[in-house]
Amino acid sequence: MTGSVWKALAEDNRRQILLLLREHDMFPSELAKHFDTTLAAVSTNLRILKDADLIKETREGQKKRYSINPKKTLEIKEFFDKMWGHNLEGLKEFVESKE
Amino acid sequence: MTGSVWKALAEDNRRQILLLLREHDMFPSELAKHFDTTLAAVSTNLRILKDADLIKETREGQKKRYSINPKKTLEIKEFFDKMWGHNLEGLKEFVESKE
DNA sequence: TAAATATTTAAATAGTTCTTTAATTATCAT
DNA sequence: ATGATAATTAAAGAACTATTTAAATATTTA
Repeated sequence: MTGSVWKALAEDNRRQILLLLREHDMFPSELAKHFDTTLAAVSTNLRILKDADLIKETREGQKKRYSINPKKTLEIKEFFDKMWGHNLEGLKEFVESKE
Repeated sequence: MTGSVWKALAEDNRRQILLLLREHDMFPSELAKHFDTTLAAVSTNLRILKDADLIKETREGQKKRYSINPKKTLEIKEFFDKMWGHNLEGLKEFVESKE
């Protein structure tokens, strides 16, 4: 059931969906306006993101509201840490530039 | 020429190669021992990682030494920041625990 | 219950990716 | 140059992905 986070992130439109949902929750029909594809294609991508636990859905009347799932970032974060977490100079710099 | 970093990271064996190379540089034949595939398959994955600028190669006699490219992490880092960079608490904590 | 709206799922297809074996290129040592 | 070693590339096929149109499901409203 739980799909690969990495495969989910590997596609441009899906990463774009995530960035859009980070701005604010949206319905599929609303999201579809931002893309040059069909609603059906967006719906499929939403399913893939949901299977990877990157987003959540909640029914709201006849609509379905999609939102970022703030939890399940773990797998990608873990790889990121293992891979590049050591390079503390740059990371520390980045963190501090935000403070 | 430059392939997608995300597609490159989307495959298990390739992420494994990156983690192995992070330990220390390796030759293709050496890497292949860690996998249940052919040398040709490893070689293809190395090309994909190189096209994504995630690794570097340097010839060393008849062999080719592969190593992590510490630079080009930018694209994935940028997305990571945009998407989850807000959660600075955890990131900062991690950085400081290493100091 | 029937019509309207919102979204998902199915079927089909085109395109991409991964893996394998076999052939090829490159370097080194004699 | 020849033979040996190291690695890449080519060709072929299987497996997977993404997109589309059309049909199906779920919910609301009349």
